[in-house]
Amino acid sequence: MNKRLLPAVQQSINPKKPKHWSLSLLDSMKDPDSIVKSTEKLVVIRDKYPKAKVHYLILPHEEISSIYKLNHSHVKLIEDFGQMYKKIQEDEDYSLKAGFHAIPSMQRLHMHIISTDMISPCLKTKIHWNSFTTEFFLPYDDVLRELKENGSIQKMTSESHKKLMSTELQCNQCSYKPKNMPQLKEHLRSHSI
DNA sequence: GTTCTAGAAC
DNA sequence: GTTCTAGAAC
Repeated sequence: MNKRLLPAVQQSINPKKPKHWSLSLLDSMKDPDSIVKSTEKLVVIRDKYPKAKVHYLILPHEEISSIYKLNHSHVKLIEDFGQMYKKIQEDEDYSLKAGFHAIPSMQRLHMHIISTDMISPCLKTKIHWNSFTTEFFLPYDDVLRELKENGSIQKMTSESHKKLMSTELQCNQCSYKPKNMPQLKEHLRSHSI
């Protein structure tokens, strides 16, 4: 069996299959199974690989690829993100935080709404952890403030990115410093009892 | 972003 | 020998 033939076969069966993984949020935005809430300007979807008990994404219908494409004209849109975040929190029992990844992997601007327990089988790597628990995670309020003050978001350097991703593991709820990911995940369970 | 897996770490 | 991490993916 020639495995090189398989992608072509899959493509012909499903022509709408995205060309690249980084575009897959665009499909999720249209998938009724993923959509939690939808308004004229925004869509809320469940993250396909949640990193906590609650993990949603808020995205605009407008074709904005990332926070680095934002300008002063988008202040109202980002304020709408905040209103939606507020509504979601009102409906949830878990305490949620909202923010953007400094260097996102997926196209289409998206804000993470994630509970602080960080208990999920999809949370596997140090990069996952540091993406939500270090300064790589840009809190909603900070992004809105920067956009209002500067009319744009300052790009994080790749040096800062590298440094933050290699930050030693540190519990987000206490001073515990686990040796590895399995130890961290075991520890997190003790906070949720 | 995930999956897979070689080889480092234990 | 097993667990765990980190880099390639054509």
